[in-house]
Amino acid sequence: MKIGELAKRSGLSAHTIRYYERIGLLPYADRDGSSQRDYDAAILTWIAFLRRLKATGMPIREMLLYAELRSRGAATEPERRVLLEQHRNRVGEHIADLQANLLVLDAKISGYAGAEKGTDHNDTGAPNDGRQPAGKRAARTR
Amino acid sequence: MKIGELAKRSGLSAHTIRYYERIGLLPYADRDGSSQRDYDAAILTWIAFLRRLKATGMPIREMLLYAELRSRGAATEPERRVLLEQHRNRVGEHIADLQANLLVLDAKISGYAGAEKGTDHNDTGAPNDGRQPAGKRAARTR
DNA sequence: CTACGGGTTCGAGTACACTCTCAGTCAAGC
DNA sequence: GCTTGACTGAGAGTGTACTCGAACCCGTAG
Repeated sequence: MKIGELAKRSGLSAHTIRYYERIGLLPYADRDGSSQRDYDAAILTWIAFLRRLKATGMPIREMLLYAELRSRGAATEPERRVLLEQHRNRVGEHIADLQANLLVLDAKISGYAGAEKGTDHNDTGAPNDGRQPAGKRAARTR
Repeated sequence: MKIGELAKRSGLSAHTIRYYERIGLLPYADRDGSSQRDYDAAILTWIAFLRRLKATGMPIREMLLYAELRSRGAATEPERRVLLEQHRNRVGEHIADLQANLLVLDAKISGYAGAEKGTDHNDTGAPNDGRQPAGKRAARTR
């Protein structure tokens, strides 16, 4: 399979695949006669796993570490397990955090809720926090 | 309250506070005699809210939009509610996503689980996906 | 033969959200 | 009077993860 095909099947762009290979996240791919990358379908499993790590917020640095351990064979499995466990715990905390914030957001939305036309009957966190007009807006968010 | 104090109390750095003011996320602060920012404690509520939006992954662009609506008064409440609801839904999806990925991670960790010394008895998703040595590492992750 | 639709490398550019440096001002304390 | 520490605005720099452009090569269909 060539890079375009892999791009389609993996959901990464060809650009990104080359980039991942460059930094070592993907193994250096075999090249065919005209030095074009030729992939085995097995790589899809690894990419899918990388995507999962990424989706859960693992920085590339850590993925690289994992990839390197993996390339060093079965002896590194305990280390890999530790890495994944730490990551899992961080993700768990992050989820808890999001859920807590979501609750507050929901409370605030409820504050706006009945107010189809600005009734603004508030009690606790009130949608209208902070106040004070925002004053001069300063252009450049960059 | 001066900027240093606000920084301590809000958890933002003074740099970040000035930056937020520059881009319009924080209202233009009143200056004292020597043109130093002088804050009212009320701003803390707004900052706390911003931090919540940020913690849930809202881009600054959208926070700016919200801030602008808020500065335009009660008439924009329906719009603000819509904005928050959309955001809440995105966050909900994101959480669901994370949880799904977490399950897969856990499954993979279980694969490593018994293997305190590389027993590697696998069945389904197997921790050892993909295989193939990672080949030449190419330095620059930048 | 020539256009085309891929592929190749390398380096530069982008987006986001800060974060820091610089050169200078200012009030309070010794 | 002078040091100290906090403040000022403007702009440059940082880290992360891509994303794109330029210039080129290569095999096949018309």
